[in-house]
Amino acid sequence: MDTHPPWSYCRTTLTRPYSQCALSKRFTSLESWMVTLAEVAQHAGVSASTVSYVLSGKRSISATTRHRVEQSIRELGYHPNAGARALASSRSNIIALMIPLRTDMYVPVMMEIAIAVATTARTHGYDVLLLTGEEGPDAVRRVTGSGLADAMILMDVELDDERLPLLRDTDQPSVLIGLPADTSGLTCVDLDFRATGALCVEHLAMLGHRDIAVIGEAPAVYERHTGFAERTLDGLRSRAQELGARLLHRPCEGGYDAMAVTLARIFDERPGTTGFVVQNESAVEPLLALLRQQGRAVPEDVSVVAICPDQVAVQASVRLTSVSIPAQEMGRHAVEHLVAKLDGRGEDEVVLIAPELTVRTSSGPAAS
Amino acid sequence: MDTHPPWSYCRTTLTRPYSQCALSKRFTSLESWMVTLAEVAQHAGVSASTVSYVLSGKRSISATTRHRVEQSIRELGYHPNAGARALASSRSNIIALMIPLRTDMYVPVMMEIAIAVATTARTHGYDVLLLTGEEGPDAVRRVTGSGLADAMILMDVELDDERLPLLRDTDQPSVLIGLPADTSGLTCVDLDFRATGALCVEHLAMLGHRDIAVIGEAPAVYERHTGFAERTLDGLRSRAQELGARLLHRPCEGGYDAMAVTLARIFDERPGTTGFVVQNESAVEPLLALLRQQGRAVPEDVSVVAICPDQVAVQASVRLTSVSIPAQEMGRHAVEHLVAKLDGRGEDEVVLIAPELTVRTSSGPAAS
DNA sequence: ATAGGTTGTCGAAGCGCTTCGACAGCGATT
DNA sequence: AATCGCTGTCGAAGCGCTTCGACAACCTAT
Repeated sequence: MDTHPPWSYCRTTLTRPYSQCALSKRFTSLESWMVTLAEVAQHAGVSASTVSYVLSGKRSISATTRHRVEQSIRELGYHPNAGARALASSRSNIIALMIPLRTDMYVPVMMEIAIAVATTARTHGYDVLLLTGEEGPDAVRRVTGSGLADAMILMDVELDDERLPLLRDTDQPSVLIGLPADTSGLTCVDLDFRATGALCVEHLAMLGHRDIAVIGEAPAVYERHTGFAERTLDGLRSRAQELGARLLHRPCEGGYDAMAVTLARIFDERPGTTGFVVQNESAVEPLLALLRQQGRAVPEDVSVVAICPDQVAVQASVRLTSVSIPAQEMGRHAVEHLVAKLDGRGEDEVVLIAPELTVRTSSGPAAS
Repeated sequence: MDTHPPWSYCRTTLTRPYSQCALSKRFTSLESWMVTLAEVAQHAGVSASTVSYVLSGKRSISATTRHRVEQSIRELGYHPNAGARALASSRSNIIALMIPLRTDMYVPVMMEIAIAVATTARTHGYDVLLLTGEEGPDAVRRVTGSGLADAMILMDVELDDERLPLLRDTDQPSVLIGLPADTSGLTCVDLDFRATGALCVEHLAMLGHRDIAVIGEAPAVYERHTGFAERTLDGLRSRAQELGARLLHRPCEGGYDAMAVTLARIFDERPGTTGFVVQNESAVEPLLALLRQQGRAVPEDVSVVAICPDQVAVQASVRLTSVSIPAQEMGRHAVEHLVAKLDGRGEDEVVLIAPELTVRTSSGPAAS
């Protein structure tokens, strides 16, 4: 052990009454050495505020000074301390992302959104805090109350979500991915599921299909009043009516066994069914397998349209005609809206992304 | 507009030279009112430090005082300011989680790990910061340098990962999910993929299968030197040799078309193949469909063992015999190790979770 | 009664940063 | 030559919290 008095370790001549012990602590403790603004300032021979202004660009700084400071920052490997910055500026530069706990649906989509949110946030200088739905409304309180995050993004919003009043109350910007019943005072981003439903029916109807079955999400999803499922159904039904097609909607858990039961019931009730719309990813492959097994060829005998990420549509055993879920776009849009709001731009708005149907090889003209 | 002088808005009698304008600002700005420690202290009639000690429990406080303070906290809806706390204590109470950018493998597993990490972290009072691999090693520097997080968890670690030297250098605790080539000075958690491979072969060999085909991950995964793929293969091969089984390993992109090609080649080369080990989730269902299509019954003619999450194994068109990937356990373990380290307990260690094989209906005795 | 040890509370300093007002220095304007 | 406005820089205060040392008040052994 070293017996030098602690102050002999001082690297700087700054007067820091407390920090002499702090300094010596740094060499023995587990904390790695942190370079501070003041040290950069000293190294560059300027004041701390100057360094701060170089960093933030909030005041003009001469080119020479700026370069000197930047040089020092690089040499010392300086990184501003996040806590101090947050305290002084009351901005954490963090966006909270609240994802649902359950993994019963849309896992790849959620992941894609999360990744899009994280990468987009970084390009704007923000980090992302991951919250699970578990805490419920308390998480909203905690985050807004503690200044942990500057803004939040909520996924898997239910029609009458209990977190909404809190969001309306706070002045912290937020974006919902999904569409609640009452959107007043809120910003939402979602696929236009109503138009999606309409588009699917339209595609099948135009191909001459009159009896169309809809394989929906698991019953739990409808019970939970997740808006998108109901809106899709709404779009499907109204367009079907307009076009004179008969629609049969059946929720389905997904998986092979559940799909088998559901499919049997469908053909039982409507033997002439030739068109399928599938909204549940985990029912897609089982459906195709079962149809094949029953000797119904896709797309010769029956047509299938899926609502799913492109990756699923392409990797399936039949390349699926599908409306894709624009996960990346939603994530990116949500972040960009928040950043705009944090910069004082941007208004509350509801953005419904127009669906796009890609025709692949799972749909074709109805046999006549 | 109100014309009262700003100080008439003062809710408290604290002497806060600056805060009079701060106070008036609060009523006009977008920031929602934030309750501070000092206000709680005043409301409870104690000093700020007392409130702090009530919160942290680091000094004994009389029951009466504690209750009074807790009451005030509740009444005022106080939440400690995260930035201030981080600054003063040099602890952010945040754990960084670095997830891979690519979505070419294991998406559900990653999601499950992320959720397990987030919920476990919360039970220990930590929040989770989501980083994507995009930034690469810089993210490590940024996070450790800025004190944004107290610790980090890295997923998708490659055998010779460029982030590792940085982790060894820093004194910030970290856990890898995955196993690099050199684990010295690091803590890692992973499924014992070597044992997993061995277990799969063993199961098939015991059932009498002599010709076993392995449907591996996409070629890119092997090229990237992700440890788990190679370790699995290693386990498969050595156990196969011990038990005198013939092994044929073929990487596979996943999806129906790629699987069809791969399968054709396998039967071409080893027509007598009766056992399959599948490591690529997105190849599972295509494989089953193709086998069915070729008139090979599972498990009567061929047996299939998968390495995948239980959910996939159960939802497949045949209930799959499988070794499950303990995503939750890994996530939970990683967090708990970090928390232990942050509390001054805990050592570097490599934890390999023992694989468990669940027999379902996709495997049975080889036809003789 | 006194010394010694607890226990519970307070005051003050400081964490590293941002930001405001002050002002020196300078060229441009009268 | 005196004045005005810039531009670039600095000093100081404060963000809300933690933590350390100080110290009353009490309790126990002498």
